[in-house]
Amino acid sequence: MPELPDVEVTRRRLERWLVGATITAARSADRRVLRPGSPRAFGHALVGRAVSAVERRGKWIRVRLDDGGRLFSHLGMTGWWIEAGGAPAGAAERARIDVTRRGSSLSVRYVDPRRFGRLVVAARDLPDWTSLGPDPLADGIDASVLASRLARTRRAAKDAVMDQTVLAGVGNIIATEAFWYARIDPRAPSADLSRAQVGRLARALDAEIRRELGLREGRDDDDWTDPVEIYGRAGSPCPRCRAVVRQAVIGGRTSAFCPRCQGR
DNA sequence: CTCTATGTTTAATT
DNA sequence: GAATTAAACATAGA
Repeated sequence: MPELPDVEVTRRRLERWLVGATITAARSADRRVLRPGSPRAFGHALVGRAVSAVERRGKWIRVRLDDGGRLFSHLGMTGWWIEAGGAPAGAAERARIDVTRRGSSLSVRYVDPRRFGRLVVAARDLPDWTSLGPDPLADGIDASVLASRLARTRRAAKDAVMDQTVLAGVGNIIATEAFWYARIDPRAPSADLSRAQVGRLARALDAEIRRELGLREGRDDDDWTDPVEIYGRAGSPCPRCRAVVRQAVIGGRTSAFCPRCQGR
């Protein structure tokens, strides 16, 4: 469930469920997801605490507690949060947080089949959080800032854009789509992008993030597969110029691009 | 059976 | 050092 729009929707749900509530139980037996951490430390840090805020930066969520402690949640590839009443645990449930607020109680569950996600309790911010680049929603995507960051490396431009310390929250779908909208070859060395290209890229990234977020707003399901133009469409015609969409592995990630209109 | 996957980290190689 | 590449993680689905 990963890219920024999904994480933002998840943040809003957690905020609705948790802020102002007091944690009555917190359990996880999953040492893979609690990394670093332990079942004992997880419960100890959370039980009895009230939740003061649920924040997001890039793909990370930070739950703030009334004693200054924090719970960090990264959804990895297949993580999501649900409110499950008192239902029994499903097969992929990795953690459970029960809360009470003004006499009513909720049971919030972290579900993650592949367990690439993480839950970390800490008294201070994690390096993973503090090292994140600008957040596209909170900070906006400043083309000048992005240009200066992209100018520092000759890695493929798409790889650089997906670097969470360059810009926080952009994943493979958003990056693939944005390079197509901006008509830029995702394999081009990052430092070779012109100022005009970075400007188009910044606008395309912003538009794609807001488009996907908009599709999820006004909906309250867990369907997060949105219509895309070329992601996963190698071999079919480019929706813009009808050339056959190609595929390449960039920074270890499968990427689709149009060889005709994503030139130079 | 094989191949792929919205993410990140780590080891190996150049 | 930097940069690139492959493998690894764990599971489900086509």
